[in-house]
Amino acid sequence: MSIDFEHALNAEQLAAVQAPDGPVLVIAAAGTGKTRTLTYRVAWLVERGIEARRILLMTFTNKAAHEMLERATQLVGSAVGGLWGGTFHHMANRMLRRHAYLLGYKPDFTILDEDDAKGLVRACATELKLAGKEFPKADVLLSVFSFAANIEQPVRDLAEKRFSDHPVNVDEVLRVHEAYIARKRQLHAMDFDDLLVNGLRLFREHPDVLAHYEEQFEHILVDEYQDTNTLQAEWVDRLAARRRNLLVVGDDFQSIYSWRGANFANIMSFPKRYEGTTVFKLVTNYRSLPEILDLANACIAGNPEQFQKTMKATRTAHKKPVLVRLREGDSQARYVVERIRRCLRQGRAPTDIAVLYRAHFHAMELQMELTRQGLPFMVTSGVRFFEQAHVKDVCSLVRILVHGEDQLAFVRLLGLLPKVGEKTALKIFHKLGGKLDAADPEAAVKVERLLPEGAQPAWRKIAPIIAQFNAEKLTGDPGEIIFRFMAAFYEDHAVTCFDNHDRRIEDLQGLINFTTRYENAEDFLSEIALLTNLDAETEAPIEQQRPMIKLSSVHQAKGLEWPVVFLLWMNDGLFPSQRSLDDPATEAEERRLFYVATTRAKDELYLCVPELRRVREGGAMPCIPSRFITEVPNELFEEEYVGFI
DNA sequence: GTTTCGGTTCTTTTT
DNA sequence: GAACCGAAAC
Repeated sequence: MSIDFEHALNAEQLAAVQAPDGPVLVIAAAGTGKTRTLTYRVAWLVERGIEARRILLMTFTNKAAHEMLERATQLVGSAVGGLWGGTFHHMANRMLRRHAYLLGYKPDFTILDEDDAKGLVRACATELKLAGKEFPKADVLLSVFSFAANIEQPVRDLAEKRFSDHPVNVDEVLRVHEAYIARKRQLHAMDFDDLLVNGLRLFREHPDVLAHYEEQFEHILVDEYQDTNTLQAEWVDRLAARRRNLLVVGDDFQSIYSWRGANFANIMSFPKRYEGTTVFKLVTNYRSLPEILDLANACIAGNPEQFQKTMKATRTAHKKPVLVRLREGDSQARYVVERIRRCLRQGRAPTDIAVLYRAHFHAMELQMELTRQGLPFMVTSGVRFFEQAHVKDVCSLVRILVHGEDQLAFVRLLGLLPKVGEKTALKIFHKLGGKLDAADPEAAVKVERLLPEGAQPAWRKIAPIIAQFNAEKLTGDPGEIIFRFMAAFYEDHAVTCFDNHDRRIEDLQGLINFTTRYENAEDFLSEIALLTNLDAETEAPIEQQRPMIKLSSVHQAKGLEWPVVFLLWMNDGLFPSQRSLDDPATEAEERRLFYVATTRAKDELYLCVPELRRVREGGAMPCIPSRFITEVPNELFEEEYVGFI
C-alpha cells in the first residue's frame, strides 16, 4: 500500500514533504498543517526506503512527539517503529545513559526535576548561611542559573543584570551556584539543564561519539525550531554537519519563549548558516475565518525582523472578531458566561469553547462565575502531574530503593513520618553512611533505631517493603512497590494530610497503571522526571465523560484550536504585560503572543476590554485598551458595548 | 534546635 | 494551591 501524497497535501505542503536532501527550512504559519507536513515527511522518507532508526525527530514537548509518532504510524504502520523521536532532553538522556562515564558520571545518574533542583539550591544557600530576607529565593536563583546554562553566558553577568536594582551581593550568588554544582556532582545528579549541557559536551569533546550518531542518523527533523535555544541549535548543527540532511519546521511569528532562553536568531539565520537551504513557506490557513486571519495578519505585520508572510484564507467570510467593551472584571466574567450559554444553546459543545488569557490570575472572576452557574470547565493547571506532592512522595520510596545514595528521596520519604523534618532525616542519612542499602537486611532496623520514638510506629509500616523489594526482586515492578506503600502507609497518610485525598489516591492508582509500560524501576524513574503530563500519555476517561470548557494561558494554548475563543483583559499592562512595556524586543514577543492567541480561533473570536481594574486597597483603576487592538484598523472588528450586566 | 501551624502572597512555561 | 514566613509548641 502506498500513500497518495498528491491527494493528501496541498502544493505548499507537498513541496516541503518531497524536498530533496540537504538543508530545508519550512516556515509554517499558524493553522497551515505543520504537523501534517512533518508526519508526511517522515512517511515519505520511510517509503523511500530510509530505515526508521536512521531518522531523528526532535520535538519540544512529549505531547508533540507522541502525537507525531502516532500519526506517522497510521500512515506507514510499524515501519516507523525504530524511529528516534522525542524531546531534546529525552535524546540527551538516552545518549548520556550510554556515554555519561566519558564525562565523569555514572550511567545511573539521577535526574533532578525542578522541585528537586529548587530544594537543593535552597539547601546550598542555607548551608552557606546566605538564606535570609535580603537574599534571593531558591526559585529566583535557579532561574538565573538555568538561564545562564541555556544561553551559555556566565552566571555572574546574568546575576548582575537580574539583581541590578536590588541590594544583592553577586559574589554570594556565585558561591551558591558553585555549591549547587558540587552538590549535584556528589549526588550523581543532573538537572534539566545539565542534560542539555552534557548532551552537547558529548558531541563537542568526544568526536568518536558524535561520529557514531552522525553515522546513524541520515535524516534529522526538528519541530518548533523557533523555540530552540543556543545549546539545542548547536547540538543539532553538530549532528547534521556531515550529511546536512536537516529539515527544520517553525514559525518565527510564534516565537514566544525567549524569556526562557529560546534564541530567535536560530531560525532567522538558518539560511545563512546552511548554504544552499531550500526555504518553503506554508501560508494557506485551513483553520480560521478570513476575518480572524485579517486581524492576525494586521497585528503581526508591524513587528521588525521576521520572515514576512501573510496567511491566506481557504474559508469564506462570515463574521468579524468581536471587540467587547466592558465595565470591569466581574462584568467581563458575567458577559463571557452569558455568551458561553448562548453558544451552548446554539448547539456548540463545551469542548468547542476556550477562554484564553495572559496570566492565570486574569481568569479568577470567570472561574468563580462559572462555578456559581454550574458550567463544567477545566483549567490548564500550573502544577504538573509528576511534580505534585503525593506523586513525588510515593516515588521517593522507589527512588531510594533503586538508588540508595539518593539523599533527596531519603529526606523526602522520612519527612513523611511524624516528628521528622529535614534536619532529622539528614542526620540519619549521614549516620547510615550516606546511603540506604536495600540489600542489607538490617537497613530498616538501623533506620528505626535512629528515628525519634514518635516516628517509629509509622516507619514499621513502611520497613517491610524494603525487605520484600530484595526478596521478591521488585525492581522490575515499580507499580507493585507503590501499591504496597499505599496500602501500608500512604493512603492513611493522605487522608490526614490532604482534604482532597480521594482525588490524590485516584491519581496514584493512575500512576500505578502507568508504570506497567516500563520494564524496570530505573526506566520508570528517568522517564517520569522528564515527563510532565500524564493526561497526554494515557487515555483520560474522566475528562471524556464530561465535556468541559477550556480555560488556558495563551502560552499553553499554542498548537491548539477551538471554534469559539474568548480573550480576557485585552488591556495595556495586562496583555501586553506590564513588564514588557518598556522593552521593544519583549513587546514584539507579546505581539507574537497575541498572534498566537487570535489564531487559535476557528469561527468566533471575542476580545474583552474592561475599562476598570480593581486594585488591592478596594479601589478601581482605569485601564486603557491593549495597543494590539488600537494599532490595527477599527473596521477589522465588530464592536459591542456592554455596560453593567 | 526542630517541628508544626496559621497567616499571607503570588500564579507567562517546558524539560 | 502551594510556597513562604514567623511564632508557638515540642
